[in-house]
Amino acid sequence: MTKPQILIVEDDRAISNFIAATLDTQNYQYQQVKTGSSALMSALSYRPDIILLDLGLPDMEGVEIIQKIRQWSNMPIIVISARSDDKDKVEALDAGADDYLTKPFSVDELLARVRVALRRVRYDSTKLSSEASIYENGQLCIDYAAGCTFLNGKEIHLTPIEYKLLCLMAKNTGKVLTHGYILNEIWGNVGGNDTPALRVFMATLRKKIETDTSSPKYIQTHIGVGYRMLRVK
Amino acid sequence: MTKPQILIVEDDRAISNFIAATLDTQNYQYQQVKTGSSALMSALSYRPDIILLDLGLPDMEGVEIIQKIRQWSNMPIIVISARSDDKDKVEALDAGADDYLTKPFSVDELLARVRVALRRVRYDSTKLSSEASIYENGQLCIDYAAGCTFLNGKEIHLTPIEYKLLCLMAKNTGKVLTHGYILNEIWGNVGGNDTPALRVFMATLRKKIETDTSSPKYIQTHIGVGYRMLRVK
DNA sequence: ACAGTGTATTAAGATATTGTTAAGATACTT
DNA sequence: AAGTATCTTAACAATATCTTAATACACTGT
Repeated sequence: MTKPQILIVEDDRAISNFIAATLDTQNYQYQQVKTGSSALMSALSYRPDIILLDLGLPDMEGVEIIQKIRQWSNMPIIVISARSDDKDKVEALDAGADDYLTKPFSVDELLARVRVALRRVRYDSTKLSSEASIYENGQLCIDYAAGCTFLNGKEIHLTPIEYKLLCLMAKNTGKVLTHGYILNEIWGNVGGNDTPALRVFMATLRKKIETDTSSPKYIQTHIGVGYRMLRVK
Repeated sequence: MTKPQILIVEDDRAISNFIAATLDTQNYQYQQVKTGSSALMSALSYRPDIILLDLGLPDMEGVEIIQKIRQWSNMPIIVISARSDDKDKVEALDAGADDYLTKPFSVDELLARVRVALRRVRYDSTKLSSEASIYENGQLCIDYAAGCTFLNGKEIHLTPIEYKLLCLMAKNTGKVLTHGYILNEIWGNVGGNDTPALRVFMATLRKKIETDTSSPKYIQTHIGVGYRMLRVK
């Protein structure tokens, strides 16, 4: 999976660098800008996954920046501001911000809230049926567009049927899929009731994605019924 | 557009009512619960748009609740907690919470953050409208579509026959079902009069869903006739 | 209190379902 | 055509579930 791209909008050089250093520790990539107008430019050209936005920039009102971006994008915007007044918070959030942190903020909290936003981006991207759709669940990751699967960031090789099976389960995360349904979806079988075959594929698939096949994290079996993909922490 | 549905999870009655009153001013609809287990139940059956979750409930760790819900749903969870420690925040956010407010909180900020979450739900709701058919009775909950059963919000494992039996009783809540009828429905038996077997299954089923098997809340015995599922609480 | 009826519980053996492995068949690539 | 990867099939092992039967319990009426 590609590294998260984050846009830091902050006119105070010290704070900006501090945030940058913090993101460095997580191996995130970022771009730093100091003004509202350059923030809008970068949001457009750099296409970050997240924007960390300081209010109180010299050239533009924070709310204005948020509104401008919201005209064409839903990317997460986390406001970082010295103003702790309710009115400011409400204004920013209602303008379209996703979160609001007041300075001084805790590094850990910032990172946690960044992760929340990233989670959302990842989740959203799976729903836009167009290209670049990615499924992420726990340590497991599927790039539908590229047809690749990753576990713990490392690519794992799946055979065509294994991949189809995994995608089918992934696209129905949380739901129990019956043997019959799965067989239909994968082999297009009409009468063919080849459940044993499904079992061996499930076994080989599990061997590739589960750390402990005897108590699977991802794909759970429902005896007498079928299988279910669970959402994993 | 339908009114937003919000689940308030808070054991302090005063605060719970305060939040409820706040939501009233916005014409939001809500449900109030006081425990972790009822929160899980309501999340399942009430299907709120948002959950407002107090940590520090009497019966369950807040993080545990978040994780359980996240196994099958991405609904926004806003944590409202008295703990302002970084560690608590990070833990909750990483477990899957979307936002974290510390008490005492400002009403305006709460509402603003609720609006943020609602915005997201509205945006998401393009695909997610898969209405599940769900049975709820007291602490018991059946998701027919998924084929899963929950007690106190926690999933419990039922064998195929146990599940069939429970569904049969549930779908006829309030009615007495004779042994013969049940045997027919489950085994399709015509002459087979294997009431002892039914008793065994009823015993194992009760052991799984009743807190006190010697005085069952859910499934009542009618001597000489059969069984009846009662509506609870 | 006693027998008698109906029910609950328990445990062990039988059966069914699922997981695993491996060898042969098929399809693909070079 | 050889070699690799993938699929299919079948046999077996490991579980989970069901059945059965024996025992314990609760209630009823005499």
